[in-house]
Amino acid sequence: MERTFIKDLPQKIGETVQLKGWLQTLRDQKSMQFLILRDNTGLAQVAHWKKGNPELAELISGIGTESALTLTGKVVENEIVKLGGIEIQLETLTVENNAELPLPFEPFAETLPDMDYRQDWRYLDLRRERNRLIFEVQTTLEHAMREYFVKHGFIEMHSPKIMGTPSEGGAEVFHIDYFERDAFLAQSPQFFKQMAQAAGFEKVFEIGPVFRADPSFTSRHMTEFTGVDFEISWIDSHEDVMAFCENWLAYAYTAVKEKHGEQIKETFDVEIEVPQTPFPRLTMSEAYAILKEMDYKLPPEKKGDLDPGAERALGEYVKNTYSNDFVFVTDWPATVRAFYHMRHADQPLLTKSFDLIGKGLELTTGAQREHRYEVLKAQAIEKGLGTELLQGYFDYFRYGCPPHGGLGLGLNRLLMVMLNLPSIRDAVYLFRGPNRLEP
RNA sequence: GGGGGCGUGGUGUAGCGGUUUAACAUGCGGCCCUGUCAAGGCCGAGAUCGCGGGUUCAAAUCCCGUCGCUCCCGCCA
Repeated sequence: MERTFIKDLPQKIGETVQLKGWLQTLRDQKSMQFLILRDNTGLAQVAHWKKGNPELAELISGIGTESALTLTGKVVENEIVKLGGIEIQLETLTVENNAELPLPFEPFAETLPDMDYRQDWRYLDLRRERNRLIFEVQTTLEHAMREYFVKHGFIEMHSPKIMGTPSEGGAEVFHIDYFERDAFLAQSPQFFKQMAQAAGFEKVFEIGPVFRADPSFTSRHMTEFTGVDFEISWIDSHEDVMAFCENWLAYAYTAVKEKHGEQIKETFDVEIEVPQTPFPRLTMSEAYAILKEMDYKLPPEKKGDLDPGAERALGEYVKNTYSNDFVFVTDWPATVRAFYHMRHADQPLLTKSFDLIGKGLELTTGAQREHRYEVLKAQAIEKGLGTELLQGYFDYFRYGCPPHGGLGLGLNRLLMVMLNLPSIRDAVYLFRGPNRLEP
């Protein structure tokens, strides 16, 4: 018999159907048993008259909530039933996998254990519709992003995550044993996507894992997360990168709104709004002027930079002023940016770079890259980086590398912002942090 | 790496110096119940109050240390 989904039961009145799902609740009474079955499309009541099949009744009495069941029964209309006025008169039942009792926690209880404990039993936590929705949204979001890239002639790349030298020379890389030598986990595909520019690919993107050995204990950091990176050639400035970015995000938001807008509203009480393009742009100096006006005081050591509080303040400002959740902050001082960010020809202390802030959270860093061999090398030296380790990277710029730029975006952070999730642990299938390697 | 908060039955909480043989909810077990539906009723099991030390006549309750979790800052996406 073919499987019927619970949402389709109203079309099956009078028929015998097969349902597959989990036991949400068992109400075991003297003469009747009621099983509430859950599949990914809804809940249905299954009724069993004990005297009609005492053996089956005994079997049912022994199954635990959350067990995986296959059952068959006749679909009947019954006004008394509060669950849609429909019930299944049970005929056969197979316990595919019984759930031991008691459960580590009840996924559908009103009060839930804290996040850390739920991580231990993540698969139970993920049975909640709310959590499945997050990953359905992620699927749509990622698919739309990829679709937009492909429509615009991008090549999708999969760069190595194991590297012989740290990708950006930073300290926060993971070391791993690699046969007789040391290796590192990629902090970003930055150098590889730039190599693709030298290769003449012109437009590339990559969606893949990135690793950061930061001992960060916040609601928005992970040691492994999904990075969405792209890089494009023959640009005139970082403006070209921002322009692509905002249209790309608006496209992705549109796809999510169309497919999940209603359910997101119901579940998270969040109205998905496709952001207005172009996004507001603030230069760093404009941002500082606004912060001053808002009376937000940056710590003195943050000179030329923004701290998370300043990002939240700017997020609030653009929401109030432009009704936009997004804002590009541009033209950051070279002192706080990576050596490979290109600087303005007429203002050598400022980079042609930007951050994208969404609802006050840093989502993206991007820039036009420095593609001139000598300038790039000089900037690395100026930052005090060892040029020997970077020589392989510098070599990308020796034989005809076009001007280019791009960005990296945290997919999980975008999900967080999109759905107003309180923690990045909600926006990732399995969290990886300084103290979390399981499951 | 720095700072704050929290750690009580399986889970979520209450209690915050003596009236606590540690309470409540939920879950679990048993019994009862003309079809329940956030089911209901009765009974029961389950906690040396994270761990170690100290103060005190008396500590879940105060102090110190330690571990764990969590949030903020740093770092970033």
